[in-house]
Amino acid sequence: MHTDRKIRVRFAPSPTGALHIGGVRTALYNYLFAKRNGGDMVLRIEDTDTNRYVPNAEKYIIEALNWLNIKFDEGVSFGGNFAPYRQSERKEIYKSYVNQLLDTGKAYIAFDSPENLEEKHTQIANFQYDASTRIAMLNSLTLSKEEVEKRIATGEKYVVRVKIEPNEDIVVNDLIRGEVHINSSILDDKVLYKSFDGLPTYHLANIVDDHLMEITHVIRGEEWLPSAPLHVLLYRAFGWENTMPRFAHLPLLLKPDGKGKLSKRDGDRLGFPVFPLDWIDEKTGEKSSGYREAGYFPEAVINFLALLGWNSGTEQEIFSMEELIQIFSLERCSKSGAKFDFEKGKWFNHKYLQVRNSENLAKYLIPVFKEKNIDFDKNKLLEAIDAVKERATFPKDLFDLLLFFFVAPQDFNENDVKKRWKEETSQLLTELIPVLESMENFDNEYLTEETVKQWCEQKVCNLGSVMNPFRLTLVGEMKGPQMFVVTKILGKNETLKRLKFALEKLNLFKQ
RNA sequence: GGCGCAUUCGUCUAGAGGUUAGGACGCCGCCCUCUCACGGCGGUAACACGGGUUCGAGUCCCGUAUGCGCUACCA
Repeated sequence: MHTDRKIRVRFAPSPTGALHIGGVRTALYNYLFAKRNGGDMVLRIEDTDTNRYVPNAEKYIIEALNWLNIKFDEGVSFGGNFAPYRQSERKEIYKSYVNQLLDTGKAYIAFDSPENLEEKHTQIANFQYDASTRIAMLNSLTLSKEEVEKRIATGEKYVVRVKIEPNEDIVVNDLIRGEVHINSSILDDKVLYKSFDGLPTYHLANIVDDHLMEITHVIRGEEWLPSAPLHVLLYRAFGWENTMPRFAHLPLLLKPDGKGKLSKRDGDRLGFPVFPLDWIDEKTGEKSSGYREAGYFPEAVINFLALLGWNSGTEQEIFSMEELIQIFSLERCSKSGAKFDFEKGKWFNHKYLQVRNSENLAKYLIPVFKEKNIDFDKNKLLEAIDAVKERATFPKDLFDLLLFFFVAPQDFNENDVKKRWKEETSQLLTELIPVLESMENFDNEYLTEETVKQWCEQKVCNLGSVMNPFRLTLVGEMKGPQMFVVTKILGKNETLKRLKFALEKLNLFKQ
């Protein structure tokens, strides 16, 4: 019907707090879909809820998506031909469209106070403001024209409600779920325009903006599926049905344990972030941690999120953003909610850490070294990172893994000493000293290894009986990279110094 | 309560009538090995249930159950 139109999608968050990771995924899928199809991605801020508005939220949303490399073609802070993109700045636009609905009899004015409605709800089970009940309410359908005008003239508050015609079959054609049918009688006459702040509700603003901004595809969370029929009706009421966007309702992101959709409380309860960036609630002072600060790489978060509700149909699991753009499709989105498994998230981060070079990873470490006043040689640091990074999931893991290169062990792991420091150990290691001293340097780890191994063979001792305690003297415990990579990075002087120190200390200890 | 959506290993998922139901994370074991890791190999473990349709159903239909979502002058 509208294949000739340029693909345009929007990500339309409400600035009510930090952007939830589920929202990030919605943004991602919109982005991937748009880029896959050569379309545009619009950022629209839906700030029609004045009560829940949080000032810093908009900034947070923009910063978070920027960190994740999800880019917009237009919208708040990006410019574009359909400005303004902030709904609070579009009041007059909505007003004229509400009037259009009023003029054509698709909507009506209602004076019923919130208290009055509350009373109805308590009096009548399952009360709903609709075709069957509106005749008994205070609205422009039941009141005379003069009465309505009089009430408005005296400043009485009123809302505008959509007039839903009962008993109509409404079909929502969803790109992920197929046809969803519902009968209009179960819909209520939703408020389109609020009485107190001169702003429309989501439903009205959404339809008007998507139409005006020429949005072709609405990709949003499944929680919107129940109101999609209302939206279809609104497009119809405006006479915009032939350019109505296609809908795709994404499955929800669920709590890792228990049930229900992932909420912001789950993060700190279960020890992993549910927000892209750290967030401090200004009202309560409550801090929630973010993926960035927790040490996740944006590409790992993207990869992880992409696979939560979508898959390529192949066995490939590692995808760059570019690859995702090439291969993404709504048809391959799943229909059921996905539980959030952060163990898999860690695995992705581990994978992405491995392909980062040491120079890049050093950026995370250098501030820590400086803060802790630890001397380091940049080149040695880079070598050390390469030597230990396969053990790390997060950049911060690297610090503990390579600290021994820069700070000589003063103590030795008791269990390891017990297990590896045998009767003959000090004798052996003492004899190893001149062997090492005879070498010019340790720059060639294969040569060092060969030298030690040959000496060992001559002594007819088993290699482990030398290597294990030797490791203990240099590292302080039984972990770390290949021994002769360690000696290479440490250098000859430092190696011998540590060896001698340990011999002294451990012999005392043993006595 | 009403309406809607969903249901394959613990988790993410492949599967579009005929498969020993595949992969990944996690877990376990083995190999590699100077330690810890990495890596390699292997193992563990699933079609919610009941009816149909069909020669044949994880795949199609109906029902039940369960879960989730929505049911605000919030989005």
